[in-house]
Order: sequence, then C-alpha cells, then structure tokens
Amino acid sequence: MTAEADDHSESMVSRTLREEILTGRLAAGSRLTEAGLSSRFGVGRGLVREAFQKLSSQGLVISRPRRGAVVAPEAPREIRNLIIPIRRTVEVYALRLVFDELDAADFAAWGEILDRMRDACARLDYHAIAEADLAFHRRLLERAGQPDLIIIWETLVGRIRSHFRKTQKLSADAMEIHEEHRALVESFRGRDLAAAVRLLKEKIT
Amino acid sequence: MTAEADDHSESMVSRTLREEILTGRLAAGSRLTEAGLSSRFGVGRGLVREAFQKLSSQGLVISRPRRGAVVAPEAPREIRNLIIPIRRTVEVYALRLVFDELDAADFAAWGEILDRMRDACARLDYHAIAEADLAFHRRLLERAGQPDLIIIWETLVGRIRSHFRKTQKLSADAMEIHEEHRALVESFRGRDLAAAVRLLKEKIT
DNA sequence: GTCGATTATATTGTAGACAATCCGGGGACG
DNA sequence: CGTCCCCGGATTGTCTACAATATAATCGAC
Repeated sequence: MTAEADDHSESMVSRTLREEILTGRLAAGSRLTEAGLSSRFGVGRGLVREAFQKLSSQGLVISRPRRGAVVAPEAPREIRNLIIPIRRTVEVYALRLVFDELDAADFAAWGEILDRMRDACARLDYHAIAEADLAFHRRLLERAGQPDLIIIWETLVGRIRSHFRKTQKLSADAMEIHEEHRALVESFRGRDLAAAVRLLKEKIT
Repeated sequence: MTAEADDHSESMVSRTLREEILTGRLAAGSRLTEAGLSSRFGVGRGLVREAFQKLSSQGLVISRPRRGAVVAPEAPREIRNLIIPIRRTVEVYALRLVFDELDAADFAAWGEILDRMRDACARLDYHAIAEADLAFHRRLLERAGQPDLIIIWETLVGRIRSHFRKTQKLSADAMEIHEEHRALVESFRGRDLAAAVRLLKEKIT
C-alpha cells in the first residue's frame, strides 16, 4: 500500500515484513521461506536474507541455521511488564524534546494518520488500526530526530505487538481508540504538555 | 547451552565487528568496505552485507545507500543519560531472575572472565577490559534465558560504548575495575541480593 | 594556477548458479 | 505391524558475475 519509492536505506522487504508482523497480519510461528518471499517481492534471495538478518536482530523473526525462518513469538507477559514503562519513558522523552517545536506540518501528518485510523476503526479492521497506531507513535519518534531513540523504540515495540490484540476485546468501542488519539493530538496543539504526557502514557499498554 | 562453537545463527562477521566497535578497536566513523571485510574474513560479500544489516539495525553501523557503511557515532550525552537507568533496570531484572539459581558453572564462567579482565587491567589494555566487561554482563543476560531481554540489552549497550573511554582517565587505578567486578561476583556467591543489585547498578555508567 | 568537465577506478546493488543440508515418503526387513 | 534406511524434492548456505553508481584522478580552458 504505502512505503515504496522513498527510503532505500531500508529495503522494502524488511519494512513490509516488519509491519505485517507488528500488525498481526503475519501470525507468530508463520514459516518464512526465502524463495517464497523472493518471488513475492520480485527481488533476489539475497535481499530476503538481508531482511531476515535485520528482523532477527530486532527479535521479530527467529532464524535457525539450515532450518529456515519463522515469525517470532511474542515476549512473555513478565517481560512486557518490564518493557511497557520503558517504552513510556522513551516516548515521553521524545515528546518533551519536540513539544515546543511542533508545527503545522506535524499536525497535518498526524491528521492524516488519524483519518486512516478512524476509517480502520469504522471497519473494525484491527490490523489497520494497529498500523495507524504504529505510524502515530513512529511519527513522534522520528520527529525527535535522534536515530538512537528510534532504534531503541523499534526494539521495544517489537516486543509488545500483542497489545493490539487486547484492544480487540473492545469491539464495539473501537472508535474510542481513534477518539483517544485525537484527544492526544489536541493536547499537542493546545500546548498542554502535562496533559499530553498523561494521555501519551495511557496509550502505551 | 554454550554460545560459541555452534552458533551459526549469528555469523562470525557481525559478532566480530560488533565486538570491535563496542570495545573501541574500530573507531566511530571508520569506513567499512564490503570487499575489504570480505577478504579479511574469507567470506563472500553477501555475508558481509548481511552483517551490515544486522549491525545497522542495532545502530552500530550507518549504511547509506550506494555510499557504503561507516561505524556509527556514539549517542549524544542526553540520550546516554536516558539509556543508563534503563540499562540498569534491565540488568537488575535479569539478575533477580537468575539470582537464586546461580551454580558452580556460572561462577566458573565469571571466574574465567574475571581472569581475563585482571590480565587486561594489568596490561592497561582498555579494549580488552571493555571486552571482558561486556562478556561479564552478557553472561548475566544470557543466563536469564530470555531472548527478548538480550535483544533489548544489546540495543542499549550499543548506544553507550563510550563509557569505557571514561575509565581511561583512571589509568593507574585500572585494576580497580577488576576488583569491583570481583566484589560483584562475591556478592552473587554470598547470596546477598541487595548488595548485588547495588554493586551492579554502580557498574553501569 | 584555479576551476570545471571528463574519464577511470573503486564500490555497492542485485541476481543467478551450484553445493550442502534437511524433510518427508516408500520400501525392505525383522 | 512397526522400525529403520534410503532416496527425491525442497530449502538454505555461499560464491561469483555483471550492472549501476559514487568517488578519484586527469585533463583542458580560462
């Protein structure tokens, strides 16, 4: 859908696969064969192998020698309980870094993401909701302009992709997810840092 | 069990390069050419490229398309100040996980690492000291047996490799580094969790 | 002598070929 | 009837070859 021509610094293969894993489109345990992905993406096996290395270093894929690659299982609950406060710390740090510099371009980008999220909520498309949620937070991290921050954040979110499944319980209240994110952006726009931090933390579970 | 001989899951190339970067043997900004490393390690360029992907995902290497790869600079001080407490949290978490299960094999492994560290301190070989220090902490994390924990830890240490350079200031007191680690292992052996946590935190700066 | 354009070299991007290894099925044997 | 062994297909591991691009070196104009 998206993510094609722009950023050659990261191959389309690894980016697409990561998104599919994080959003749950690719279930944990799914087998990933080099030839299959190679023909699916229309690239050589070398590029697929490079993507596997990257994803396995991020813990999204488990690659055992001569046995192929599978989508990694989620982290156990105890680990997630360790990670969630860390992720809150990192995102709040990023938020404070950029809070005073947010401009119209930022709000436009978030607005676009919110639109996609609203549509996804309306359709009850939880993969798409997760995708928009990820994009929402990623935008904040990338705005901070600190590569080190992004790398840590990516490692962290790779471990708690499951939390999108919890939201499936809500079903009827799916639109609430969109509403909460909209309120968060409003707190950005209103320059209310305290409220923004509080809302942001609430969103990371 | 082990982590050495078998481990094709991580190529020698990426492991060696990571260690050289973390210990400072490879300075930030150093240019990494595929052909050069290919002939140095006696493998094809494909494997070198796979290593680059892994290292760049860990933030140790910056790889710009068509422009080659260089060793990434260290994180700025502010980011390090964010990361250090996180690393403390993660390592203390791992310590609590394994503390009651530590056995003779663990102490033997740490003893060996301590020996190497003592020799390195005696020679004032700071790269080797850093290497032993890394091995020391890695052993703790690997002992916890949680892949997710290791992945996060690796990302974190990749960002604060600089702290080994600060220790260079001590020069004459280099042996103190070894002594502190020895004391830490003693607190493990004495089953003194509170002291162990305190000493471990002190060591992460 | 300096600056700019052009050629030459070095390096990366990608694909494909071949060998090594794993996995599942089928048959022989007890 | 079950177990073991062997084989064929599928998959991974690795390298080399070729094309595309960046970097440098060279040469000419002013």
